[in-house]
Amino acid sequence: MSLDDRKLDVLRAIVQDYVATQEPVGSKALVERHHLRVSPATIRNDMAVLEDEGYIRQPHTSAGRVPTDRGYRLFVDKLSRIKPLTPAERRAIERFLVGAVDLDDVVHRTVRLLAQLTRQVAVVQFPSLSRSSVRHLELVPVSTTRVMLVMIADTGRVEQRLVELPTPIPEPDVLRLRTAINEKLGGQRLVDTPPLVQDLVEETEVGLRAAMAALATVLLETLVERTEERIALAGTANLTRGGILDFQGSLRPILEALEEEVVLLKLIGSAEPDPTVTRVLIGDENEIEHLRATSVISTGYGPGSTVVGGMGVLGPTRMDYPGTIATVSAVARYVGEILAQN
Amino acid sequence: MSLDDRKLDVLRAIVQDYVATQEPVGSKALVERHHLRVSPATIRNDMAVLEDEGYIRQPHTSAGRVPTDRGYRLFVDKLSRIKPLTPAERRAIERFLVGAVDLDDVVHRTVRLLAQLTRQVAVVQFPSLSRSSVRHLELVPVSTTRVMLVMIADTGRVEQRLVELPTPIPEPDVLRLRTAINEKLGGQRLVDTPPLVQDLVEETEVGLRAAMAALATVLLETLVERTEERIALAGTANLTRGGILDFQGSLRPILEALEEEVVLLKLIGSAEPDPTVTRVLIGDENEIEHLRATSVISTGYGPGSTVVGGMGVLGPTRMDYPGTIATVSAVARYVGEILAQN
DNA sequence: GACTGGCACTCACAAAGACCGAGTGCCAGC
DNA sequence: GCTGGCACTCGGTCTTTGTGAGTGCCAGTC
Repeated sequence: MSLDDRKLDVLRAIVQDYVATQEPVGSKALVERHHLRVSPATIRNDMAVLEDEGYIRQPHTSAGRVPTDRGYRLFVDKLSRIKPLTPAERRAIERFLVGAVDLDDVVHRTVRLLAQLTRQVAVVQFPSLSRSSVRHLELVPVSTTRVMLVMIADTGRVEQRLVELPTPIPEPDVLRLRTAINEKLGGQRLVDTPPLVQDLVEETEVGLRAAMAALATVLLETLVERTEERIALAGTANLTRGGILDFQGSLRPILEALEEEVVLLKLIGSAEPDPTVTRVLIGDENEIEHLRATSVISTGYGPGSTVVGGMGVLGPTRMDYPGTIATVSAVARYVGEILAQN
Repeated sequence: MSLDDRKLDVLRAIVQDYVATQEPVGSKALVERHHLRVSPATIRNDMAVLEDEGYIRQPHTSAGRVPTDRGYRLFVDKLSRIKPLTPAERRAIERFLVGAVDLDDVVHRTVRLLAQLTRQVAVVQFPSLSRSSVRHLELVPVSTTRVMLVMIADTGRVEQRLVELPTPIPEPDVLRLRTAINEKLGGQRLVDTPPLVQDLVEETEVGLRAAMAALATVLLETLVERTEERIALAGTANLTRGGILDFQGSLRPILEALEEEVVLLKLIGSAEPDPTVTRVLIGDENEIEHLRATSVISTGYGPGSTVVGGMGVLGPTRMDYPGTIATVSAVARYVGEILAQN
């Protein structure tokens, strides 16, 4: 049985009312608040159908209806239009993000901004090393057998590692190594570097090859293995809004999950190459068991059309999807512009 | 009226029982569980006195007694002995902290360890720049008018900033600037650098002085103003243990306070020069209004007898003070040893 | 004077019952 | 296909009652 237009209207109205009031919504209240031009009895029939189809359910007999995860999904996919941001929100975004002094600052400001605007928990992944490219590599001699390797990515992120050299190397040679490395790797995307690093060792003059090999090992670690994705989090206090009614009783598992970086990365960092797409995961669509009572809205961001990281918000399934989606998308776009300006 | 020994015993017993059971403790239960060799009626008299003196109170008539903040304070100061760690705990600490690859890793492991051992919220301040000294300063040319300034502190912490130069500077000159800066500032404690930076500009040859001035500005920001103390946090999920009974109802203000770095720094980072001292703030002794229902146990840490940062835990006033104090002290000591090994 | 046993009293909490009303499903009629 | 009417359900709220842990006080004992 397919749903006719009025039934869809009813579902939309139920979702909107429930999100707004956080209370099961009944047929009478629906006709009153939305100008559906039929009687409550008719709505009741429609509701019965929607319930059969699994879009809504009754917490108990003699209560109103509540959307199911499936209902929210239909709502998000078909029944809602992305809410344009208010001018006030736009201004808030701009005001918040201008004046960031460096990359870390941008990320911290962004995560707070997101939490504040959406009134949910916000998560922002620091620009991932693996998706950015090398701006510069620097070798800083610390002693005759130790060199500090500093890598600067085009996103502004900096990584440093200490390298033990097998034999002492005079400073001029260190400079030559540096030049060789920069010529080979400068401007390359990190994902593409491993074979180049390999070449690098082979092309090095014999006398310095051992040293270059040592550097290469660390380089590979830094560039690839140690992806070490950092994450910023804000707005956990928003979990307590609306009592503990959301989240079926306990905040515990959610707070625990939020402390696991791996979990967060899975949520917002998954491979989505297109930064203009905003993903929505509703309730049990979520793969992390303890977050089955939450919805996640996430997107990628980065300068131009590339993606260097993810960001998103997490909240109860009962959330304002159109508004939140709009906010997340807009913030991601602004941050992308800021990154592009460097 | 001064308290005789038995009254102190009674207070100690009340604190212990209440911490263990989280329920108001009555006179009868008290005589049964502790071998006080008197009758419940006697204990009741003692309790009445303790209540008059403000060490305990009754949630309501016909309920047992609960320690007040003042009662906990007396308990901590006079009535408890620091619990020695169990061998299992010692082993846990060692196992957790060996294998840390760099400074960030040490801090992250530490904060998790603390949260896990104490079952409270743990906070660790990253080694503060202002209390450490300069190991090396590096200038990396990014373009002809932009230089990346990288500072490496002796704690292993790295800070970087992008500097706009007023005029293009050829690379060899950048190297000379670098040398000059390093000679002047290398090995200096950060607190001592500001006057040196001043000298630096004056001693620079005229042609480069404008560039050096630009660098100096950023240097000062980096070294001093932007102390930007980073903080690691873990174990927020522990706030939900024991229901919401602790924290008089709402986690909200606590979660909010925990997101304010400034607040956290005030809590654990305050000026305590002696790393062997562990501070205990109980309930309303706390200066942050929203944390009046919590206790904070904190200490400084650092290599040897210097302090480069603070760490601590935060929990309900109803907490195991002797055990928690012991754990925090021990962890801080171990971390200090690890830092000293570099 | 310090401790104790006894006793009347208080009061939060739990269980049981009564009530209310929003909301439902169904059906006959338009 | 929609509507008004109606009997029914049942969670939530409010009241009542009972229970028991715990208290304060007092007279008596060591």
